[in-house]
Amino acid sequence: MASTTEENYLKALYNLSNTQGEVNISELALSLKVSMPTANSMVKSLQKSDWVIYEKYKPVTLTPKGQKEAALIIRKHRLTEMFLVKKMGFGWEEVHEVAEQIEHIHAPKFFERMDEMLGYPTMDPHGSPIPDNQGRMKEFSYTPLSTCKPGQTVQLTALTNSSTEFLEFLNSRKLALGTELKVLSREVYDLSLVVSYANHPNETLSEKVSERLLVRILK
Amino acid sequence: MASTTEENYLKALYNLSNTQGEVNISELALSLKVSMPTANSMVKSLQKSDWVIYEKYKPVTLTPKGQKEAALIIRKHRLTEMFLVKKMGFGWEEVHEVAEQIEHIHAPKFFERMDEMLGYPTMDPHGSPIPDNQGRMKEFSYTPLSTCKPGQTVQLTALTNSSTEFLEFLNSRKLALGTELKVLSREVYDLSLVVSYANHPNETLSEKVSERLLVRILK
DNA sequence: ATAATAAGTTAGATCATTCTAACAAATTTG
DNA sequence: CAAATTTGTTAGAATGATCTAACTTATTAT
Repeated sequence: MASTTEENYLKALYNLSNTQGEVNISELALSLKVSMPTANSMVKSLQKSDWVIYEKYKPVTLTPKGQKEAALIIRKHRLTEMFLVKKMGFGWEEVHEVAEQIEHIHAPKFFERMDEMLGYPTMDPHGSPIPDNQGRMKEFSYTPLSTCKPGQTVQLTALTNSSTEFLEFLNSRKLALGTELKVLSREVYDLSLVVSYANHPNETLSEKVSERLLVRILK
Repeated sequence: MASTTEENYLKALYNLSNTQGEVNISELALSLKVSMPTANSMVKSLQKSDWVIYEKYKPVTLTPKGQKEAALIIRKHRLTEMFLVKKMGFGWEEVHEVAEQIEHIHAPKFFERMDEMLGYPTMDPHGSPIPDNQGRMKEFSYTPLSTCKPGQTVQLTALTNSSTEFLEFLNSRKLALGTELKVLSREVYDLSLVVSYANHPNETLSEKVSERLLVRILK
């Protein structure tokens, strides 16, 4: 069984390889806030337990066993976030830290009950997919709002970043998952977008924001 | 901040000193399933952080700081057990292992929400008191059923032991907290008690069982 | 293509938590 | 009370996870 530390390495490797493709020691070290020698030695030890494939000076790859383990930890994280929001009244900006701890709890029934109580959700509160209990994750291909064209109507479905600050920014603009937006115009100078939705007939979103908002195009 | 390991030592010290009075290194080691040298060195280090008072060859005592910390961990444990039983459909015999892990989560709001959702309970599912958020625990003085006399009517209110096996035994006899029992007779030979309750007009409870059942005397 | 920079590795140390072996103190018992 | 037993301590080692310093390999840029 992986230790909590090992679980964090597996999760980081899983997330980084889904966004960056290959994972270098330096990226891993940066993401886990440890030094490169620490990441290096941990990767060697993960290799001994068949969680990763690794050769000196080469990028790190998760084995199928490592991928499944990582996905199941992410499953626990996302189920927990959903439970905190839907069943315990937390805001979507408050759940990450708690879920980060609860994801390491070893108690299958605890997470099965959460899943059941939530009606087997496929998304977490930030629109990220919840892997199934075999560690399989549906890949959705959402469009970043930043690539949408004026005139399009879209629905906010997920985020590429779920930092507290970003979520609080979205709260302040009353932007929640499910919100329907109409793209009014794009400013050529800074690529900011002007959108309208609900009681916000004219809201400007910077490029930084609009590329972190993933949408489904309605028309 | 205490590590998970340290928290477990504090909890063990708290529980042992409430049942045995003074706590020896050997009792502590036994209770935590570690060797005596391990317990010894940990106690020395707990002393450095002002969690305990300790002198060579003397019993260990929690400082007020240590007592409060321990009580707050026990609070998290018992709130969790109650939450699992009342809000997530667990049986009282299944909650200990999970709570043992969740008690180490650092997330005040998580436990505050549990407390609120449960209506600020003062007892866990086994009748043990839940310390308040300042670490104060109400001491109840319940009577062991084993000391009751034939003719008395009592209500089962708590247990001195909450092992899975004992809880499953109670389940099998449909003995739950709140059950009203009438003591019919005591067998002088083995000190077993014959009791009646609900649909059980004639149930024999061994001394081992009856001394673990804490009751409130009704008449 | 060589020099500069970035990335990765090795060596060696530290800290927390644990162990066993050996010894010492305290307690119990004949 | 002295011997036997139990309890507690010290010493020394192991493991996991981390670090810094020094060195090596790989990549980038002039």
